[in-house]
Amino acid sequence: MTAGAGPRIRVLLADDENLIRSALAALLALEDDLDVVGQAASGAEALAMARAHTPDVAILDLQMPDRDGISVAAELSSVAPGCVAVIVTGHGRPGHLKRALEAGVRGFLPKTVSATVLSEVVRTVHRGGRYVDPELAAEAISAGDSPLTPREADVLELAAGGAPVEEIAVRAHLSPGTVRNHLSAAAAKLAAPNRHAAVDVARRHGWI
Amino acid sequence: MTAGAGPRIRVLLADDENLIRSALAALLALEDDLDVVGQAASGAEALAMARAHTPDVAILDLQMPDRDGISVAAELSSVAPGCVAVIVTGHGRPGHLKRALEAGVRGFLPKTVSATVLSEVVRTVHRGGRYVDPELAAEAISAGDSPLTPREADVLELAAGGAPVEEIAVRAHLSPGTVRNHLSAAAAKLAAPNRHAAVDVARRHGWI
DNA sequence: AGGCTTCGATGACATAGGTCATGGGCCAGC
DNA sequence: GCTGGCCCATGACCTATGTCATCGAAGCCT
Repeated sequence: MTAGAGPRIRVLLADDENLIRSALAALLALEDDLDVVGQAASGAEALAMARAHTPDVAILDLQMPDRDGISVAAELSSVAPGCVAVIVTGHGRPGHLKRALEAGVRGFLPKTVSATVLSEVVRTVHRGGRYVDPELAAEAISAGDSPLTPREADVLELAAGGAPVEEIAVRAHLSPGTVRNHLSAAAAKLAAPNRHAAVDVARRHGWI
Repeated sequence: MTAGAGPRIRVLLADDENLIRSALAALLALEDDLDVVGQAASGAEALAMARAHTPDVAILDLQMPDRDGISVAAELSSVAPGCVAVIVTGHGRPGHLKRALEAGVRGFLPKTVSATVLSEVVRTVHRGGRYVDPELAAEAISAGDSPLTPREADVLELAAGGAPVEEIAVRAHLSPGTVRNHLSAAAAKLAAPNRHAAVDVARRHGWI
């Protein structure tokens, strides 16, 4: 369960919620084969810490103020070669999991898991293994890929705030008619009665 | 900073995210004047634990799967007299703070605070004091009360999922015309160009 | 009682939004 | 080099939505 023969695993923790991050740090510090070598409250800070401390494993929150954990993970290999990423998240959307795996993330788990799981996952990915929360994996498989074309996703995202078609058209450099077509197509694919409900559906799946 | 003369403060922890909850429990257990006597993963469970363990202080997450922490806090005094509530939350919306204080909550803080603050707040409220995160308090004051009438808030909430007016009318037992009027009034009060943007604004302020 | 506000409702009107048919340009796979 | 899919655009058509004026009922304050 605990120590191995080798040196201790160097862990970097990134989460914008101080309370959570320091609590997690305290928890991981209790494991005698883990060493929390750095903490960060934002994505940029996480990359800086990774460069400075060359951790073995980076635990990244999915949502941080400046950028999401997945984009941080994607850059991680270039600033700290050999460092593997684990993403933790409050609400795990299927689409996020897919994007995370494409970015080379080696572990993905929701915050609902028990504390012992986290330290086990850290050891697993450090050994070269992978770990994805089974429930999330099942959801991702059943949900499948996004049915939206790239432009449809773009336009739908711009529609998220309730903006009128005119504004979306300007911001996407498209004609209003085209915007309406894309929106209409997206809503149809998502089985939504209108674009606002479509935004909801797409958000739930992590497609936007 | 730490122990007093009296017995240790009995703390109940409620948060649906196991990882966070157990990390927090570990952290609080390090304080020698605090005793974590129970943990709960839902609102209902929290009330049951409160009844069983009669804690001095209950730390409640604002968002839990079955019900929000505020409604739990409101019931708390009837199942565990003498137990005071502290709410912790990821995103603190002004409206939530107001509702929380009305429900008799004695502490309210975002998860971005440092870990030492939490244990200090537990001691403060146990002594009979109150603690509200200063930043959140400032926001709440500047944001002020909801400008929406009760019906407007009802209707706006039903509009949240992108449902058409017809459906809202049925679910609110109103005529479609009235729904549109309420929606129109709400959007005007919130300085939103349409109801969907209005939903966004109201959500951000915690008014729905 | 009279005045005030809120709620609920109706009808009318202008505009925004959803749907469909159609067409041209572009690029990848066969 | 043909074909099919995606992207972008237009125009027409109908429906949903936002806005306004107006009205009646209920509740509240003085």
